[in-house]
Amino acid sequence: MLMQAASPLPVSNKLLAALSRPEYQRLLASLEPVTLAFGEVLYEPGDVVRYVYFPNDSLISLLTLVDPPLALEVGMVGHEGMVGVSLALGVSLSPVRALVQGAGTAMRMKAAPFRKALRHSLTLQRQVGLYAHELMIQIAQTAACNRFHVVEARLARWLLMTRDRVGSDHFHLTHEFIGHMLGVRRVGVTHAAHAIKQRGLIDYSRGNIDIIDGPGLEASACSCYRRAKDSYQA
Amino acid sequence: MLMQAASPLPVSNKLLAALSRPEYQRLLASLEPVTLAFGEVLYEPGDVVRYVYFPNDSLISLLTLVDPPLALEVGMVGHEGMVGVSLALGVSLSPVRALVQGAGTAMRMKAAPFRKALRHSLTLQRQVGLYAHELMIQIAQTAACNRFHVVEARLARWLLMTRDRVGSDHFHLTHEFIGHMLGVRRVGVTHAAHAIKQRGLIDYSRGNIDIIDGPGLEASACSCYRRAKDSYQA
DNA sequence: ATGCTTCCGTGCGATGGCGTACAGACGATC
DNA sequence: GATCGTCTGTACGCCATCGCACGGAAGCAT
Repeated sequence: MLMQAASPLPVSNKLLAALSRPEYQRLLASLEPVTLAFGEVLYEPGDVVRYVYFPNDSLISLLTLVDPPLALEVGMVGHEGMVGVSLALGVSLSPVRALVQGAGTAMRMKAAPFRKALRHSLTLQRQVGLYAHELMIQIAQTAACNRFHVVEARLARWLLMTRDRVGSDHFHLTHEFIGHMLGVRRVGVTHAAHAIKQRGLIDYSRGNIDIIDGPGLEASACSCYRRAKDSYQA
Repeated sequence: MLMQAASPLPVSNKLLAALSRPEYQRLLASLEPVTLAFGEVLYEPGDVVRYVYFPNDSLISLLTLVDPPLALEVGMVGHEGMVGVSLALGVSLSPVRALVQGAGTAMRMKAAPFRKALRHSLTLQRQVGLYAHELMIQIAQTAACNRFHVVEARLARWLLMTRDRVGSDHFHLTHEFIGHMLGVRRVGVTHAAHAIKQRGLIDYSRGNIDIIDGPGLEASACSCYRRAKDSYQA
């Protein structure tokens, strides 16, 4: 497992990884590695989608805005997906806010070459289509989850989804931030988190979150997590 | 505005209507008119999508199932769209239950010819892509709406959306049914509906619903309605 | 007319989450 | 090592919705 010469940037994005060698080579010319900082907004609703992003180890939240200050996370994109699917569906304006929730790297590509690439690579077309479908399911699932499940279960689910995408049991996020994602008050998160902490499933302090007992946390999460995970891994 | 000889079935589906004459002619061979009865289930989650449907005056609800008895409407499809977008994205299994909420007619097409048609008609490809995007927004909006708005506002929104799709101020739906769509108890619907009725915005009895004061109802609905409508009409 | 079924109205206690407000606790900074 | 800003804990009253349960009313059928 020793990498002799580390590649300049490890491209672990699954959509890109699914491409054949020559297809990938052709794309490479228009792909540009970028590092994304926490809190960065890739686009706001209504913005022209100038770039699409293929996250490697970064994590991006997709938020719908409601009565504008209010927002709700409807999707989470890690290395299994991409940001900017709208483009592939023929729309050049973003319907959501795309917010960097986990700092890291991604490959990005301007809109025009992306569209062109789509026309020329059936594999890419197929992958993006599948991912768009995936995302749709995720959004629908979120809708139902928000309607039926209590904060504690939703929080557990959310933490697990985050873990799966950043690939680590440790990450930095405050209750305040999580509250915005889940569409609940900070205090609501504090309560739920506290309860989960008591049971020894997680630990945290000043934004540093550790998942101690993954399986236990899964048990606390709503069924939505397993459903989402199954398709996530497929 | 006198139709001399009524066409055998008025095809008012917008996706089909957007096709050029020759494109439409080519499709016609595989298109089959069907009438859909209230309560009919076109598919359950996990079912193979055998047909896609292009509603004319029928209305179909898309539901996500949660802890299986529980369901929640995430999308509503009328003559502005189609049922079975998944196919266009390369997935042959339905992620949702598709339930006929308003009886009427639709054109349907088997999966295989639909896929073939997609490959051959850029216009169809484009239209379906746009609609998939539309649907995604609708689902996201629903998610946020369910999270932030009270039943009364959601009910108002839902009635208006139904009206827009059936193209009439009158339709037949019980509180019980609406409750299932909105993910609330029947009693919750009764309360909200009663309040709206008191204000003279709607009337109803034994499932027969009339919208009396459309604009007034819009004022009672959450902002989600206007947002959805704007894109619906585009 | 009588009865049955479907649909709607109402009541009541329980509860999860909201808004707000304030206090403690940990880290960084100087 | 005192200060300040950020993050987390706790408290209190309020309200929307829940679950359950039962009464009434409108239509359908015999």
